[in-house]
Amino acid sequence: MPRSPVTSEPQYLKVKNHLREGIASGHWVAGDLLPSEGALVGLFEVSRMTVNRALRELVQEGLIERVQGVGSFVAQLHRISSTLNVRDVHEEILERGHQHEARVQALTKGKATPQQAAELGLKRGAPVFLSLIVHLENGVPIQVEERAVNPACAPDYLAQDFTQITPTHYLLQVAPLSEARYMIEAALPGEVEARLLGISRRDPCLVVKRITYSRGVAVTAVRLTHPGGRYQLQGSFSA
Amino acid sequence: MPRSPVTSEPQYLKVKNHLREGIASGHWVAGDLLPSEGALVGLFEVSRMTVNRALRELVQEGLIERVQGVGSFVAQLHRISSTLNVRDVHEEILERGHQHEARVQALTKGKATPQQAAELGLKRGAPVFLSLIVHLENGVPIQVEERAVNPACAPDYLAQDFTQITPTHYLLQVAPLSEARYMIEAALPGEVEARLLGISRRDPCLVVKRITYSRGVAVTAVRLTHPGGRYQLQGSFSA
DNA sequence: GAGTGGTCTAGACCACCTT
DNA sequence: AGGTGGTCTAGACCACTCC
Repeated sequence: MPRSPVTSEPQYLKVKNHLREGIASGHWVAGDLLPSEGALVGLFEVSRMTVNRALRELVQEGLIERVQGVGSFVAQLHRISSTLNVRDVHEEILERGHQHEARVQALTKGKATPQQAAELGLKRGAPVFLSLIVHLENGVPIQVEERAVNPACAPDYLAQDFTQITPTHYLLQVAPLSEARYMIEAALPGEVEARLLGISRRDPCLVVKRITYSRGVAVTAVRLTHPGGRYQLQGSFSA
Repeated sequence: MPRSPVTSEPQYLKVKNHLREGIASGHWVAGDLLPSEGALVGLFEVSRMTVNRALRELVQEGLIERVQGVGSFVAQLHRISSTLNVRDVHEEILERGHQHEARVQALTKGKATPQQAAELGLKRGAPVFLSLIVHLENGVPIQVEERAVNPACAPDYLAQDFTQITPTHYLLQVAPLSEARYMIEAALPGEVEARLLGISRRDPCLVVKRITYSRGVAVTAVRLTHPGGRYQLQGSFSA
């Protein structure tokens, strides 16, 4: 049988939306058994591959779970999981239509502290590149970036002009990102951070720590300190 | 032609991994044109649908971008985007193998403040249900949960025993989650939060604000205050 | 017109779970 | 054995972009 015209909504989306609406409306609730692929094939008069694609995508979106030999079920929605973007400050500020300025406070070679060594998988005291940069949005400091870089991954790090390109951007060019771990916490700023941000040491800060890897090797460990009053992480989730 | 045995790795994964490795190793860098579907069909001797699935999943994972009529390209990896789970405290604590206790400090009907009204899409002064609960992990307070609930969505909210079931859990049962917005910031605790957490008003806190929707209607707005030293959000990303 | 991706079919074999 | 999902094929038509 020839398929229906393509000008309209794709068939797999019709199947997806049918299930999505049924779940959003409470027609099926968490744990319920959904119609089988075969049943949906009959209902929508499409091929099994089409139904299968719809269901696979719903799994990917976390809305349903499937068990081979058993069936498809509405997923437990107890977690609100959402994509959080930890972006390059430069892009983020430009996107808000504001001016970005970076002040390089330090850019040197140093010896890895025990913590830096552990984070980067180096030996204690091994050489590391260190940078300390303040990022300003329309002239107001919003982020202190303290970074340790594995010299093996970016030998020319110290020769870059980080008023023109952010370390994040540069490192992504040099070492393709394969993995990242991050941690978000609230903390008081150290003396240095407070001075660079122009805030009191009693003002709370949002601190993001991040270690990024390329081809299984730790490239850089960074600590981003933001004044609590001037920076928020935001996100949304939609089923 | 019959396809090769299924016992081994699926064919679409072979294609995916081939491209993934090429990108991770720097063989292709951001912006590069990847082989066309047809070329990959020839290279792996599989059908086009199989290659297509591999490529679609790589798009979904943010590793590549595709343009109809033009080709497939390595995506710009400037953002580190990751799934951040904002979980039910109860589950989270149990998963760590610890004891969870909830102390209900208040559970009442009140009038919406202007902010609550705006968040829940109600009129100022409209009735709302309010709850104030402290969550403890092994006896140590780690979260103050201040919540406003739209009575239309959960008429029996005030009759629940929130020492036995968390509001998050209860509300998800009553009103299927369809959307959520959240915001994460660092702030100092108010007098109430500091007292309930047993910390000083000068100790920084990680504050998560979240509004959740069901079928397009705002169900609840919550403010979760965590002592900075005792709570972190964590995540990881992998290409 | 040639090449690309977007979607779809009508079958197929397999692995898995339940009975 | 019968139903379920997991994967795969060898075609097909379409929309889009580039030359």
